[in-house]
Amino acid sequence: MLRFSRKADYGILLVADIAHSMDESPKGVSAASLAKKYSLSKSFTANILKDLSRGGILFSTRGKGGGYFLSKAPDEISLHDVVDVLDGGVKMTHCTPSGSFTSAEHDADADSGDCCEISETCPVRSPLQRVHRGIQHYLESQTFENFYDGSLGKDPFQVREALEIV
Amino acid sequence: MLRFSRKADYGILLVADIAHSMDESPKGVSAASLAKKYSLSKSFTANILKDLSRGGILFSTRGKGGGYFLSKAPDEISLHDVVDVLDGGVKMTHCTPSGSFTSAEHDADADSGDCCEISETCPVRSPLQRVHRGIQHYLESQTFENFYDGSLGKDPFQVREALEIV
DNA sequence: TTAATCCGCACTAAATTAGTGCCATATTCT
DNA sequence: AGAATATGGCACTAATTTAGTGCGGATTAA
Ligand code: SF4
Ligand code: SF4
Repeated sequence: MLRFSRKADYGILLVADIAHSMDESPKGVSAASLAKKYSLSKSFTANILKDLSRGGILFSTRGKGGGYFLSKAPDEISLHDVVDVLDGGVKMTHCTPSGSFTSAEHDADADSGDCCEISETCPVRSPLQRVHRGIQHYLESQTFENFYDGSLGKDPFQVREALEIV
Repeated sequence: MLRFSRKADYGILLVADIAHSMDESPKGVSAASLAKKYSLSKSFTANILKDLSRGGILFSTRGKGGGYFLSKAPDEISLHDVVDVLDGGVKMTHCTPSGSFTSAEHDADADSGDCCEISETCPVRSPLQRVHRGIQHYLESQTFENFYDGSLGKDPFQVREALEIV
């Protein structure tokens, strides 16, 4: 099934929330408060935030009153960045060379790129690379500017109806 | 890591090959010949083809001289169709309702759609649904018309250079 | 009848994802 | 100084998914 991992999914949620919070007040957001707000396990939440921090998407301050902040403007952070850090990047085919810079950790398969033995003669390799780039660019185009749906939490039915989610 | 499974990846290759073969002669293509042509395991290849057949993308004839055919014109079959059958579809988030029709088999989680407890109040749900639809539509737009790179196998270097794959 | 070919299912192994926990370190407040 | 609040790093286990194999049965053409 083609999907974001939960880590990436929640990571997007957390980044979006922090972006939204910083919009209202320039205070850091703690892992504990986010976990509580979204009913997530504290350790899982903390892990995701730590990864995002190591990946350069967030930065943090410790101690009382500390927490996480965006390290760039919301429109400078894309879904691709988050997926890259939390999910090991986008590599639609198995012969896709390690793109962009794909933060360490997941780079165990950095063996020159092609893991598929038939890549030299594969007749769909280049069409699929085009598809790979299409998806990658699409995710890069989706930034955290206006990614937080502030209208939710007010009147779920009305909102969902307006968005045609039914 | 966001990627096609090997099954989907090879499935795309196989469908593309069959589309290309039917273009040249209207004969069926056997699992054995495809496995040999691409140095794949016969049983794995056969399994993928069987799934594609059950999923309505291919149809088959048995017995000597039999094999697989496309069941629609190449431009009527999209990558999304293949991914749907072989990979259980595209559901970028965990709260994505079962889209299109997502062929049985993988439909174990058909419990009304949302598997994420916070979906009612999630502020990124609808933006992410939009992303989901973006990717889904993109894959639907990629059909098997001209998806077979016939120029490969002739002069790998020249071809790859032309396609800017380096 | 024999050989080619798909069909359906059941099974195992490997890899990835998901999730937890502990202790160290930094910062702030009293 | 000491307590309370936070993140940082690491190591670990469990659950799920992907990957891949195998066999006996049905169908068809020569
Ligand atoms: S070479 Fe062809 S089959 Fe192998 S991974 Fe690349 S695209 Fe897929
Ligand atoms: S509700 Fe929000 S967090 Fe949960 S799966 Fe949907 S988008 Fe992701």
